[in-house]
Amino acid sequence: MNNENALFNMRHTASHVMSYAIKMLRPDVKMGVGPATEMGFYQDYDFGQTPLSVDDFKAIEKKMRWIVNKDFALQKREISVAEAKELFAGDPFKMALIEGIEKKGEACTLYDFVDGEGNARYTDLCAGPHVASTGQIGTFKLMKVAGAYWRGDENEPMLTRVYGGTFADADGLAAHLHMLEEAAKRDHRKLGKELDLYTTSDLIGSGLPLFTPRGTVVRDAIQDEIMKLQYAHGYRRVAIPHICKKDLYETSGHWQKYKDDLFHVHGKGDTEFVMKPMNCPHHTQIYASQMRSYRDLPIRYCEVTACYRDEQPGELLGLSRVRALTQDDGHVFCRMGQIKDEAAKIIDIARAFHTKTGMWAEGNFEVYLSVRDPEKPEKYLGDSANWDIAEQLLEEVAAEAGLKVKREEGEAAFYGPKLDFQFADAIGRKWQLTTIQLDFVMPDRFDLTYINEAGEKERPVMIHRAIAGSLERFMAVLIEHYAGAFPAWMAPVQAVLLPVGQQHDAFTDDLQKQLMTAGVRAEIDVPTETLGKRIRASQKAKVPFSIIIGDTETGGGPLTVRRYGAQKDEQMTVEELISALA
RNA sequence: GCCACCGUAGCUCAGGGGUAGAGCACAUCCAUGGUAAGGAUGGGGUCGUGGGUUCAACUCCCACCGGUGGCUCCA
Repeated sequence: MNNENALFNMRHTASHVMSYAIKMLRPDVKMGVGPATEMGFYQDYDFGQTPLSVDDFKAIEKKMRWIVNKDFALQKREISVAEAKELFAGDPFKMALIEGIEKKGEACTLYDFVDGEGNARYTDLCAGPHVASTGQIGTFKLMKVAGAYWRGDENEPMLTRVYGGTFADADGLAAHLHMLEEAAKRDHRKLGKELDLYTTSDLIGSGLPLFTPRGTVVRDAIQDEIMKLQYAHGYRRVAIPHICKKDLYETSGHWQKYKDDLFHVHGKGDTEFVMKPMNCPHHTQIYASQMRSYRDLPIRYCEVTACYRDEQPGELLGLSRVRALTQDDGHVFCRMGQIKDEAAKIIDIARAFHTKTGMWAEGNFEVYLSVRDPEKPEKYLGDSANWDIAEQLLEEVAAEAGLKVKREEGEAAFYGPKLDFQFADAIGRKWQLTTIQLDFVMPDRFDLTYINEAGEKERPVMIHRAIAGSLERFMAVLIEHYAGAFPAWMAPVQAVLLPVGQQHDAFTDDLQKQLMTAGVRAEIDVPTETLGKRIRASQKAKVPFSIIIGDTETGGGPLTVRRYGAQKDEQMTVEELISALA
């Protein structure tokens, strides 16, 4: 048995130890399932009328330690389905599991916790495997309770899921708790407040973040970078209103499926409007406003614009899941033969952008090619031959860009294949940021055409693409990636000027003007507090450069500069400082 | 939406059936200071909202609003 299996068994056994402990404290509890997880284990329970809370953990852990110290042996035995049904008659979830075993025609296995005298103290239905005795489960800790549906189905009853962690020893537990603490320190919701990047208001509503001046600098820096790269690749900016008639989505085919997730708007008349949840249908209407020639293609539109989706409150999360999200959206209308070039351009933009933001250089991303499910070709709309070509082209273009791609069969949207880039944040959560999606359907729905070389109408292919995804979510990822200490080019404040005393104010004002003229975001922290306190404040605000101005500097010496997090100062001229910030 | 927990000053939090506290932040004054918290004084809260129980509710109960964690792992 290898280490991984041993660990798995240890965790699985721990879930049974917890169940025995909970059974002692709450004899009426009904049991759901309880597997091992990456960090430990969980077990689902039905506590009936008296719910369990984290306040009960102490008592449960105490019982668990008693069970561990008794070092009960785990003994496996096999019984018939009939015997099992009799034994677990009072527990509807166990009965459901036993019926499942019966259908598969297998025998039931039990595990007994056996004491020194050979008596079974606790018995549970379980396929195993387990460690030999309860003394071997290592260091454990109950972590949290959560709701979970029986069999993961929201139509089934809600059970209480108790999570625990198991570790080889106390050091392992301490390391895990430390990791959680570190992740919590980087949480963008905490840093967003501490660094004054965004806020929310009960009067405005949940999932509707407000960006402060500091946060807006970061947003604009991201947006400007994307726009600069896109412009160089032939994209042109468009602007559209944020509401439209529902007719647009009836034509696109989104209405039936998404109307409950939209914000509906009513004006004076009977016309029904909605807040736009996406931009592609709008962009098709710009394309459709003129007769297009094959010579005009590809046509590339882009914009950074807000979309509105009525997410369920429980789905909202800081900046990561919001109800008003700002997309860096873009659409390309092109011919089949141009797909490869266009996809290559988008990959170029994504590579340049994510290299600059530091996400790409870290190499912490994966690329997925979502293609049709070969078993169910009827699920997909559009010409099958075009699908074959497009899937092939995307695969080629990714390979030529040097990307390692994971092929995901059956993950394509019904309207076309796609290439997704997933980046991992500080605590390992994966976020899809860049996406390239081909669409054979929407051009059809909106009857988009161009005139080909022979003077005939032809249907363009549409490419939907985003580089950062949504600015909100991307900011959340960046805040956590940098733990709030942004690189200078996107830092809300790039330099804080700290005059030692009031006699240095005039020099400091001049320096600020000089820096601001050079495009540096420089602020002055006036000497109403001690220098030590002001340095502390600038470091806590994670400002890239703190510049100390005293007699030495006003007397003609170089600037004294402390970089964020540095222990020592550097000497640099104004010009050197400006170029360090460029 | 569902389950659990939480909601007290701008922020982080303590408290508890008899109408409230700390630290930070803020303001004023003193200190004019050279590298991660100088000192003193002061302002600031219908204890999320609405209802109920009670002589009395910020505290207990209910509903609502908001926040956090979870709702993929199959005996």
